[in-house]
Amino acid sequence: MPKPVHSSIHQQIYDRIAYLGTVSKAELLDYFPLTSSSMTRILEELTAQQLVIVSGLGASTGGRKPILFQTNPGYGYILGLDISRLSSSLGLFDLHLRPLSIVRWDMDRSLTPERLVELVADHAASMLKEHQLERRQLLGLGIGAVGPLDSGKGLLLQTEFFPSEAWSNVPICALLEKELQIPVRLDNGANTALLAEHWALRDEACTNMLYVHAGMSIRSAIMVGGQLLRGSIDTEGAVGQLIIQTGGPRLRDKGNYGSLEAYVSVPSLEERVQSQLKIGRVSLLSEIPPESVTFPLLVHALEQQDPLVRELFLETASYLGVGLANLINTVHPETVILGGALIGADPLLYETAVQVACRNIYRHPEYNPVFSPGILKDDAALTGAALQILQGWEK
Amino acid sequence: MPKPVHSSIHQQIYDRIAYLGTVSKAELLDYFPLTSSSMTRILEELTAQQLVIVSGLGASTGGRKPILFQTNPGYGYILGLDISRLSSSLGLFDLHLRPLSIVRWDMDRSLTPERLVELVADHAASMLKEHQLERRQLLGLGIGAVGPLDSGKGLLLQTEFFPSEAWSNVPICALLEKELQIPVRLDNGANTALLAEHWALRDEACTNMLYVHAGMSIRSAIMVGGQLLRGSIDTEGAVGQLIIQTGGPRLRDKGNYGSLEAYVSVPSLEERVQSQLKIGRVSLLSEIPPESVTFPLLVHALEQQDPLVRELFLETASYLGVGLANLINTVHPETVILGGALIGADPLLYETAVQVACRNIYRHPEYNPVFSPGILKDDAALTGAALQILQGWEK
DNA sequence: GCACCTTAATTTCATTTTGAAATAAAGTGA
DNA sequence: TCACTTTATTTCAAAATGAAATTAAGGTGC
Repeated sequence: MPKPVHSSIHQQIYDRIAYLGTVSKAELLDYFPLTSSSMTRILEELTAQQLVIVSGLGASTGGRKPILFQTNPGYGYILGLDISRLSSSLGLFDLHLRPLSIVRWDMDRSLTPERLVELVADHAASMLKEHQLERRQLLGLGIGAVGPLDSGKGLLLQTEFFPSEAWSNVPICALLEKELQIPVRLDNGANTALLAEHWALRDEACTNMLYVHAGMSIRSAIMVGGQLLRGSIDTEGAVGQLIIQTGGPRLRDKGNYGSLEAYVSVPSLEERVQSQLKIGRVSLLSEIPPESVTFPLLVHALEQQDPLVRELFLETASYLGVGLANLINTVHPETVILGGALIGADPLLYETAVQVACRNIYRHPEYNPVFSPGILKDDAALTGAALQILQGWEK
Repeated sequence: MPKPVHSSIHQQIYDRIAYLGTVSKAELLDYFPLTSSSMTRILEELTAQQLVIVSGLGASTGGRKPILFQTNPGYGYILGLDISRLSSSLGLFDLHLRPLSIVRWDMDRSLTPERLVELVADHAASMLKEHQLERRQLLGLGIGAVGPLDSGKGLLLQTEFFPSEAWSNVPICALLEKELQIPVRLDNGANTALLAEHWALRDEACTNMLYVHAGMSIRSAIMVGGQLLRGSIDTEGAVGQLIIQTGGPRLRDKGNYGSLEAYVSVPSLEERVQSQLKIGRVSLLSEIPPESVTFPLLVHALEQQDPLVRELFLETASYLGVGLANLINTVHPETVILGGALIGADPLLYETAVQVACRNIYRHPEYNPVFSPGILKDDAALTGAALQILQGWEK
């Protein structure tokens, strides 16, 4: 029994309107134990503050037309920051979470945290200028970053992707708060992506979701009962350590034996293709020195219908399906969002992963999860980063 | 974003007092956004209703001694019912969840649901009589049952353990409500056991828990953020379908290939011992026809230090450790409760499972889960069954 | 066009709930 | 004893709430 968190009824109603998009007073009453007189008063207050605006009249269902409310998209603005390995991006969003501007840049190995903060500040400043907004209209900055990290303390822990002293235990929230003078929140990119996809889905019935992104590594996030599953540590990367083949190989002599990432990740795929080439398997890539065979070449070979590459891509997708089945059998989500370069290269890969997953799901007459590649695709993590602020800011 | 559930502040405060056991007004104020004047009023009301009683004065920490409150254990009584395969039990509890009486009986294959209801009613009546309680003092009956089931609808779905028409889609809640005229709630036994262990632990810091019971089958339950993880279906049995050996064997030609239950369950262990005996492995059991080798004999052989049996028991424990690691890497619980006949037969089994699990946990400097065999042991599911009522009943 | 039904929104007002601040109670420690 | 701490209670004005009546604005059938 954790300490309960209390947010004011105004806050809750605002959040509900934001989630529903456009909603009538009567509809809102379904969600709160209030009388219509109280709801009238609260909506008057929210409207007076300009937090909420009237957006017109809805269709009649046999009586008076309902007045429709929505949150005021221009009440304030939010920055979203997606920190990834190869590239990062910053987006400026209104309160309907529509992007006004998005800028991406490569993550150079020589980039220091201080330089990143400057970069963000510069981009933020020009975005504000572009849209003729003032700094005080910014409500906050949300970050979705590659782990490991400590979202509570706002720290990026030492990461294998920026393997330097400079990137060890970076208090990224504090740095950006100091620079921008606005609240900053941090979470891992898988969580923010899931959050955003859930938001974009706008499906009341979907409160349990699974998000899996298979690329350089496997990242995943889980939503249970409408809340992100947060164990006692940040969990984004742990999914790669799930064992799907007891006693199997490990990836680059690290991690668990027979782990998911040893079968489903870009480096693993590269390694497996290379070793097949070394033992003389025929392929379009046979001309190339095995050690030069990298992922972009593999994608190209796949497009050329190379049988060896195709076989190993499909094998990867199958193993991903096994991992998915395990996660699904643990949390039983209504919706599973699947993305990443490893299965994005060809529709068949996505289908294979889904098929294998489905084949191994615990049979239950009333259980039929929906698989989807997501709505927001590459902008999911960025949008979700901003969403953290929308949901957390004190209204 | 699920529909929020609203419970009155009185209810919440009662539940908090119940969980904390003994608590001062000042301490309670930490948990609720109330002023002390409001707390005074609410506690007065709860005390006037006899729901809460004053239990004395606490120690001074430099000032006035706090008045300590606790819930009134005699305000009402609760029945807990644990429906399992081999035996079931009924317990009568006070509101401190102390058992006044517990009765167990074997689950005969010929038992019908109707007969079970009668049995429960009879036992309940004699328990009430024994403690000179009246029927109206009963607040409800909570059930923890073997799955699959539908806790929302109060149904026991068709189960492999009672494989008859009579046990298909039994509306157990409705039947017992009609018979006993009190509210009845249903959940799977793993969930109720976890709930009870969490309650018994009384550790504020432990809001993420994993419960795994390895016996005839594997059952598990997960708590996240202080709430039971409930996917879109009841999940107790699905853990057995987790794949730990892609392409591995299945159990009795059913379920997933390489599933956890194919490696970690009584039938699987029996099968593996039998097949080793058939190929001539030496063992104390070599005298016995392989097909007659059943679990009780195995436990006996283990106690006799039989090498073959010992080896296969340990192998089973290792595989369990792999399954545990997968679950732990998914939810990162602070506490892992481990039980069941498969690892209860010898302390070494428990230790092996824990060791293998620990070896495969995602490394994180701040993560160190605690493993425990639980506090309540065999009474966990029963106690948790009653706990459902304690937490759910309208105060 | 007009009665009549439905749904939605507002108003009114007595009641309940709440928070802020002052006060009292009961202890510790020097 | 006195100063200080922690806990508990009281008081009262302000805020929030619910119930019920009322108003608004649309449908539908004749």
